[in-house]
Amino acid sequence: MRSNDWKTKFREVLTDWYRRERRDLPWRRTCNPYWIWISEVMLQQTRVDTVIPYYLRFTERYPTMEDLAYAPEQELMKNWEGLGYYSRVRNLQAGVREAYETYGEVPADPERFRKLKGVGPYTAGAVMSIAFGIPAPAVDGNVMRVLSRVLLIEEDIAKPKTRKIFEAAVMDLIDRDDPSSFNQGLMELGATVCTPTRPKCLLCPVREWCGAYHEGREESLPVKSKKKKQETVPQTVIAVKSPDGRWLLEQRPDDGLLAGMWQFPTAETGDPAEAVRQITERHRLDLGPLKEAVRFKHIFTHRIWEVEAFEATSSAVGVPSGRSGWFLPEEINSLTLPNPTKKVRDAVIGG
DNA sequence: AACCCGGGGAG
DNA sequence: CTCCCAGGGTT
Repeated sequence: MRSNDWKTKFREVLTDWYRRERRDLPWRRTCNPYWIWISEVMLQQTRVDTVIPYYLRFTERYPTMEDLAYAPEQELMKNWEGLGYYSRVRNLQAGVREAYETYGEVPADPERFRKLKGVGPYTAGAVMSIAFGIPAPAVDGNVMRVLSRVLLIEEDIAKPKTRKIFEAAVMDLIDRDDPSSFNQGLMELGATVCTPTRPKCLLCPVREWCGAYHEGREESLPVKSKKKKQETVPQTVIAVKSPDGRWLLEQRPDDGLLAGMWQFPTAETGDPAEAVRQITERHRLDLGPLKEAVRFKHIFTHRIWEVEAFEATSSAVGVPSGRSGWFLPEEINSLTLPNPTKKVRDAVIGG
């Protein structure tokens, strides 16, 4: 069980385990604070295997803060395309530019770094501890799961204020000689051993000090309330082709869901006839008969799109505006497209 | 505090 | 299907 100085042993065993067993990941081969910052933003709500190719491309394309700070928005979005949460990359660029212009580098100061755009409590703690060895808490979902089990913390981890409890716990436990290995050790443990379901307790280096393991409660922690389920929204897409082989695309509003990204004409209705009315009105078209192209569901965090896509030819080609235009297939690929639009594109044009 | 914002993998 | 994931911004 827990001896009086169990915390000392806990941090020793955890950091030793991490230094020995850690996965070899691209962002663990650098001590460049800016590159580590990029990796932490990409890893927000996104899996390691997904991030790796994006991280490699991004650090090659934007090797210095200056390169990213003044990169063209459209090109930046293109390099983020498919990663999701597109405000992350806009905020990252704003934060990097601010840091570059104010400090000329990533500030090695948690309070200054935390003030930058897109840097929240987690990212601040992660970058400061990993890049500079500053003892700061980096509490993500993994850390809350691991510590809720080790310390038998029963607060609802879905509630915002619960994070502070875990930050205090981390500051009580953290290895001040190696905050980087301590924080990453907690996260690595959560990712590979102390998993949400069926944790591998027999492989766990710290099970000796784990309250949940001793009480056989590892499967019932952490406590997490359910969020309400998403609403379903019908989307009727009409991929409109002109007689000379161009396709009509429209740009989404600059705010909100999939801000600024391009799509085939879309109406929020499950009724094709209503969609035709809205889209012909919006783009001044004269549509031929609809041909069913593809039907699928697209899941967002708080919404589900039920997409039904058709293909049609228009004899009238309307007036292109700043937010819509007629594009050849190869031109479409240079626009920033959300995944649902890519699916429709592949169905009507071919991947 | 509640809500918004993507996408992919596991079971 | 459901749940989860190296979260932050806005209101």
